[in-house]
Amino acid sequence: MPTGRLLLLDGHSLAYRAFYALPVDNFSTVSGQPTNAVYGFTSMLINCLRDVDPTHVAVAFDVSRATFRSEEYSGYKATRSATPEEFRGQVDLIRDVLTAMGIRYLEREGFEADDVIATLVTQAEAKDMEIAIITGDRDAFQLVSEATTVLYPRKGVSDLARMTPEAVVGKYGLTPTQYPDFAALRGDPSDNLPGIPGVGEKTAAKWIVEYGSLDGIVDHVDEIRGKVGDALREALPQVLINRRLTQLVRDVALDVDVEELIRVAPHEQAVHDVFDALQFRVLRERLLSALPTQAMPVVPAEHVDQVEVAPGSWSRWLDNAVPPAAIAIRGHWGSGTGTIDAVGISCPAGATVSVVIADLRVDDRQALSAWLANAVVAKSLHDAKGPLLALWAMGWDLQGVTSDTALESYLVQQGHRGGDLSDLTQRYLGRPVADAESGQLTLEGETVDLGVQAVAIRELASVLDAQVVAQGAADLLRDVELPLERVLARMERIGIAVDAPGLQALSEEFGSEARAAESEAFDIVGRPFNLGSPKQLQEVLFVERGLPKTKKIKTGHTTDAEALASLLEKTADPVLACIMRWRDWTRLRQTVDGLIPLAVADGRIHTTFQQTVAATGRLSSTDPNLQNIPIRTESGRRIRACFVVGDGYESLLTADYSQIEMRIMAHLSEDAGLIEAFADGEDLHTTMAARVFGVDSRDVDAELRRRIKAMSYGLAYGLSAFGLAQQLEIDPDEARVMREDYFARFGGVRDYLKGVVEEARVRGYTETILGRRRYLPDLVSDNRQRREMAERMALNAPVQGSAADIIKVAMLNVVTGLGERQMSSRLLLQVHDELVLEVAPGEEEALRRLVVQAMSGAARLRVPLDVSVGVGATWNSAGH
DNA sequence: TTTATGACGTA
DNA sequence: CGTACGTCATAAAC
Repeated sequence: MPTGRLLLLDGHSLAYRAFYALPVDNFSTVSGQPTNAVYGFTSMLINCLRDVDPTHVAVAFDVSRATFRSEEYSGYKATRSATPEEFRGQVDLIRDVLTAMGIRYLEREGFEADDVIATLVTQAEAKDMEIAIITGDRDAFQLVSEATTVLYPRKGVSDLARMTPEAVVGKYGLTPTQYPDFAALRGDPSDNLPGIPGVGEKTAAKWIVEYGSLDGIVDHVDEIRGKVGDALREALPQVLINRRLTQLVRDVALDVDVEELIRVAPHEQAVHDVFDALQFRVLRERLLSALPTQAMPVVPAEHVDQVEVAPGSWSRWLDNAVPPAAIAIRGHWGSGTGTIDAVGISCPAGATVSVVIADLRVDDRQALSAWLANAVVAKSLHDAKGPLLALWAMGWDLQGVTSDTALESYLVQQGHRGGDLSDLTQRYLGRPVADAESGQLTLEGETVDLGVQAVAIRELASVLDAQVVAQGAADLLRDVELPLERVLARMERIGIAVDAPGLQALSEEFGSEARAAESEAFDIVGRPFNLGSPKQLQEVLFVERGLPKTKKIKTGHTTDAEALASLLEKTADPVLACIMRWRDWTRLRQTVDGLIPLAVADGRIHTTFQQTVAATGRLSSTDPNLQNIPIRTESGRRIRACFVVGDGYESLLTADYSQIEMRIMAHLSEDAGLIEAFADGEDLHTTMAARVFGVDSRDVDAELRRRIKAMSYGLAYGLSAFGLAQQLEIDPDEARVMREDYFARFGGVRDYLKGVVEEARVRGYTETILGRRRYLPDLVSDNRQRREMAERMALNAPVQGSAADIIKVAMLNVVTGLGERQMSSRLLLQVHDELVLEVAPGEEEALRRLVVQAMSGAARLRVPLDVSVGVGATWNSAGH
């Protein structure tokens, strides 16, 4: 009974076959990207998955022309013509397809795909697996055995010859092990290996049958008579070189074990995204209709054998635990405090334990605590920030987190929001977290199963690690997101001090203002009604008072601020002003009232930063959202003034990037004019207005500046001429002219914006400067509204996302700098382009320098990154 | 009790 | 018919 079926494909060889078998004219996207090789390869892959129904699958690629073979014999593959232009990009697209399908692909510098395959075959045979290899390279015939079959494309992409040992004997009269000897004698024109003049396949096979092997021939080389004998003796050195080159390497150092190539369910959304981008309609149908009918879930529910660790033995067990260890933690955390109740640990070898912390002996606790804090032990967790906070609250630490499955799934699929562990397990492993029986823990009368969770995390991490690497996001994960998680935890734990009595006073003041506005409104209308109900408001405004109808919405007519303002202008109805005032005051009071109860514990507010939510890569802030504290109005700033410096610190410092998005636009578009405008040092919008309208910057008035500013920022969001007209309250024609003037002056920006959408349409995603992707399948939607929406997202995502990348790096720079200088000042908040810090006594000057350097040095763009800094006792006074 | 919608604060 | 978020209140659906 075989222990599994492994399917291996030679990526390059099959892609080449497909490329020449399918006419490129029939296979390309509307934008002209050729897809014939991708199509043919994918088609073969789907057929093989269906026919072979493997438990494990992988694709091997060649890395480059330079291998140990070309080292040994400079002529190796030397006559092969240059890769055709149309083929080049398609290999990357194939990788995208594989990633979406959850299939791993492997490659190794210095070796060919066949060597990688030979290595995996060797591993798999040792584990009693059945193996099927799909390749267009006949050298693989040497791998054929009772366990291993080669499927060799005869012609086109659908007709595969099934090469078993019998089939090899039938075709060549030779055993698979004799094949390399045969190939050496015959030579291989496609690899530029010369054969022997006058010796073809027939003679070569005859000799091998006669003498058993090439060695046998060498031993009896003098016995071979005639012209061919002379030719053989003449060519023998070359034949021996051929023999060495034909031999596949069966022990390439790979960073995966064959066990890890387990087949997973295709990532459905990703398949849609990629196939949409490639415009593969039929194939998608074939994939989605054929595969789920297979025995899914294909990751078998692993039987979890939980180990019992005897009291006093934890230290030994943990020392022997093979990294990376997956850790599941149950506990609670929040508002600067927390604790953990139980831990599950699962290691690659399969050893899994789980334990209730309270049941541990003191020495075992210490062993566990030391192991968790040991940075050398690589660990995988799901959403480590929470556990980290809980551990810190207990005086423990957690170091060495090299995989966080929540962060990884966020990076791999920016498309949809990062799910919880059970979502991810279902999505990537095709099974629920807990469908295996295992030792369970009882905690507060409830059974929890951290062992199976740890197993799920371990398997998920293996799959997601590979996908992150495949997407080129490994650096982003390792150097930015993972270390940032720790920084965010620290910021959450510290919190920001508030003036609670001040907030209380504001609440009362804002409340009485709101009540005043409310009763005034009731007097005017002549009866009480709920001002907070858009429905009742519509009744009052449009029915009772007969005001003109505003813009239509689902539930009738809008009563938003803009509509009320325009109604006020048109009708001067006094109730409108009351409603607007009531809205403003209640809004402010709600904001304040939301903050008050959160500051009771320690006089500080501890937000939660979400690292896996925003589609562009930004952070977000919840419970409370400290990224939308008012700033525009005077009353709003009074709320800001209630965020204050804490005890033991000197002041708050805020530092923000000026016009970071426009700077990124300048960098990405490489528009010379825009870059120059930044280098100028003068006010950006004034400079740009002067350039667009061809006047001196002294003649740019406030209105002109406002228009250009709106234009510039609108561009970063995909603003239309219509929208611009509306925003600036000007004629659409005038807006169109302005847009044209703007683009005439900043042509690089226009070209960039056009290019970014086109590229996203072909590839299916946009990318930031650090390689963060956002998938936008709707770019090829038939629905115009959806498509245009996706286009605007595509315009904005690289700009907003790159800004997010940069400030994340800046935060890490700041924290590192503080540590290096042994400073006590600390980072408290991030508000997209602004950082808020608490200044320790005597550190203000040093901190200013550090923060400016850390932020402006966070990226090397074609324009400088300007940072402005303010210091004050409150967030408001520090803000300018 | 949960879900959708409208409105509105920030970058 | 400009992007990205989170929160609150109401009203409808359960």
